[in-house]
Amino acid sequence: MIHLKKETSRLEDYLEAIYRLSHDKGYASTVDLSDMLNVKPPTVSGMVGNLANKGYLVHEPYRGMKLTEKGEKVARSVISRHGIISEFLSMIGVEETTAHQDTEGIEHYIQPITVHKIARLVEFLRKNPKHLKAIRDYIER
Amino acid sequence: MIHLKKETSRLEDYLEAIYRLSHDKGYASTVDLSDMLNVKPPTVSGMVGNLANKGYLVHEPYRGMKLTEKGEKVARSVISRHGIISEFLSMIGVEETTAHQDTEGIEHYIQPITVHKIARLVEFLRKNPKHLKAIRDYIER
DNA sequence: ATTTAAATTTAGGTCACTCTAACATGGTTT
DNA sequence: AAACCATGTTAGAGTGACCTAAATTTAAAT
Repeated sequence: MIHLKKETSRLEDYLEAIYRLSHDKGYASTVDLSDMLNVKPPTVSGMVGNLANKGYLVHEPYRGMKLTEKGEKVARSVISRHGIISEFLSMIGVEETTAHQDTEGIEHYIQPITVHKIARLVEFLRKNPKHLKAIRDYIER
Repeated sequence: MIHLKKETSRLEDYLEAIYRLSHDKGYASTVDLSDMLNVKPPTVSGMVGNLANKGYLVHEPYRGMKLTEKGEKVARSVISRHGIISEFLSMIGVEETTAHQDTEGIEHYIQPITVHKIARLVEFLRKNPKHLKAIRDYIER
């Protein structure tokens, strides 16, 4: 039985961070990642090596790293999930920083089909502000 | 700085399973837990010892185990979260087994305040079937 | 061109959770 | 009562993700 290697949630976190940093400031340094993910630099070195082995990025030690197509694809998927969940939580009135933490926590554990349903829900509520208002009023009452 | 020991998500899983088994069939055996949590019996032994050390249950080797007040409290909280998330996913049309898996995945990573908002949302939709129907129609369209 | 400082990697260790193999216990059967 | 078998535990090892301390490499400053 074929078994596709699934990236762990932690590796997804690294890919997401690398993607964001690369797009925001052109590159991702070890220290940047260390700060963003709240781990020490040696941990980043290790994980980056790991991701490189698995083909998610190329890494020239002391020089820099770059996501491969494969890595970018995973990162984009994680970021998309992130945005959807985050917007949903915001809609139901979860405060910014809480929403942020919870999104980080759960974004790796929801299957695509579920994300899709939540995306549709969010879409519906965006298009139907009256429904959204009714919901929000009830929640906050 | 005081730092309250937080149980890991895995320990929460064990507490939840023990609680359910105890209530469903009067007791929780090592093998029951092993089956329910998809781990081998020795792993259960270890974790149960761990939970006992931390005061979540009392364990008489070869005889049985029983949650303490502390353990019951955590278990009830996890189970409550579980029910809320599960009902929410079901409402937005996530199919049974998917919902089940996703719930297990995320239930440990959502803060109480967020759970509360979702609970209110679920409550609202239960009380307002027309809203629920509008949402479901849109999602499934 | 050296020295210094910052960034990065290597080396070695810890912790939580898992496994297999081997052993212990206690209820059931003859 | 002895042997048997299911259940449970101990021993020992492995993995992923983390850490600190000690190199190493690169870039900057004198």
